Parts: sequence; structure tokens; C-alpha cells
Amino acid sequence: MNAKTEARLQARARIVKAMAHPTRLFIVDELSRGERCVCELTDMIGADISTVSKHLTVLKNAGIVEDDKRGAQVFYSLRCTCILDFFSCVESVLASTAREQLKQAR
Amino acid sequence: MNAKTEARLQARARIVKAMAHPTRLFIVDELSRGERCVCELTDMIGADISTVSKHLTVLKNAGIVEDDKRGAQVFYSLRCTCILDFFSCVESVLASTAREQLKQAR
DNA sequence: CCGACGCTTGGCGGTTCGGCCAAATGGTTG
DNA sequence: CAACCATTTGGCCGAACCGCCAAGCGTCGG
Repeated sequence: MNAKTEARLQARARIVKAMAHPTRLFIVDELSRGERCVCELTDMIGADISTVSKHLTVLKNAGIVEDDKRGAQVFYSLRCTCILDFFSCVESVLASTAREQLKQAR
Repeated sequence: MNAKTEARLQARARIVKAMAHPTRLFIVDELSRGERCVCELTDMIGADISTVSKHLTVLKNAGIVEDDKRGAQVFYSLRCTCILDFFSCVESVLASTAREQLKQAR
């Protein structure tokens, strides 16, 4: 495995890792319906605001969301709606697993 | 966030987490070209064989790959080629980030 | 200018991850 | 059966992750 391949894999892994958490998946899904400020997301998630803020930082560092300060509030939005394709990819795997388990049970 | 939503998010996160490592991304990419035994993958990756075996276990538990013992060897293959859509999703984000950075530089 | 609000940052404790080594398992061969 | 091969499993240890709390910082209203 050469250095170039390695670098590309790490770049990809950085994106995937940023998505690899239930709360962050929720945030991405929610932002797909429009921008939200931190407190709105915090209300929905029900965790400490600092926790949510850190999740948002992770997504921002991965280039998945962007922030927009307006007054005292910070609004987050998806930087690239193509990230939503992730969900259908994941659902395909889940569906395929479910199918397989049904077959086993029969 | 109700229990049902929570459960769905965790199911999704399990899949995404299983992909969230450079070596495992490599394995999935390699398996997209056909089944491989553990030693073949180990040669390409250049890590300890036990390390590779554990990565494969992670992918198997997530339902992404399946194993087939034939004699002393174990051949792994993708259980669901839809997982390859992941790569294009990730590449879209990377491309969009790259575009943005070019714009900044200008 | 002071207090309240919205958010981020630092830090701590606990859990999980990731790598290697060593040992165990299972299959094949002589 | 013994030696050997391919692979898995257990264990260790350092690194990374996650959640909360506390403190810091910019903004707004009075």
C-alpha cells in the first residue's frame, strides 16, 4: 500500500469517522431540513449543550457542515447535501442484513 | 428524540463506524474486485495478520462482509455491493471541500 | 456597564479503539 | 500422530472518543 493510497484512505476515513455517531447522524439528518442554531439542536437531542457543540465542531472540521454566526446565535447548515446519500447507502446495508436474517429464520 | 429514532440512529451508526477506518475502507475497496483470503489482504496491508483478522471481524459483525471457510483458508467477500456507494458519497464531500479551499486561496 | 443569554473551550473520568504479541484453534500433510 | 499452515482469540497498553461540569467569551437588553 503506497503513500498516495494511504493518504486517500485517511482522507476518506476522516469523513466517515465524523459521521460515525448517532447524535451526529441525527444532526445531519435534521440539518437536511434547513439550518438550525445550537440551542434548537440541543433541545431535540437532550444532551448537554457543550456536548452538542463539540459534535458540531467534529462535523465542521470534516467539512460536512458550516456555521454562520448571527448575533449571539450560531446557525449550522449542511455544506454539501450529497452527504444525504450516506443514509440510503446505510439503509441498503441494513435492509440487506434484515433480508438475510429473515431467510435464516425460515 | 424518542426511543425508536434513537434505535434507528444507532443501527446506522454501527454500519458507519464499521467503515470508519482507513484499513477497513481499503478492505472493502479490495473486496469489490472479488473475494480475498486473509493472507492476501494481510500482504497488501502490511500489518499483523491478527490486526487484519480483527478488522475483518468488525466488518463482518456490521453485516458488510461475509466469510467462507474453504480448507485452511477463509475467504471474505462483500455481502452487499451497495456499500460501494459510500465511496462516491465520501468523494463528493472531499471534492466539495477541495473546491471551497481553492475559492479561499484565490 | 452589568447581567443574561448563546455558545465554545478546557479538563476530568470512563469507555472504546487499534496495534502488537502470544497462545489457542482447526485443517492439511506427511 | 506430529509438524505445519491459515486464522482467530485473549491480553496488554497507549491513543482517541464521549459525556458532563466549569470557566471563558462575544452579544444583546436594560
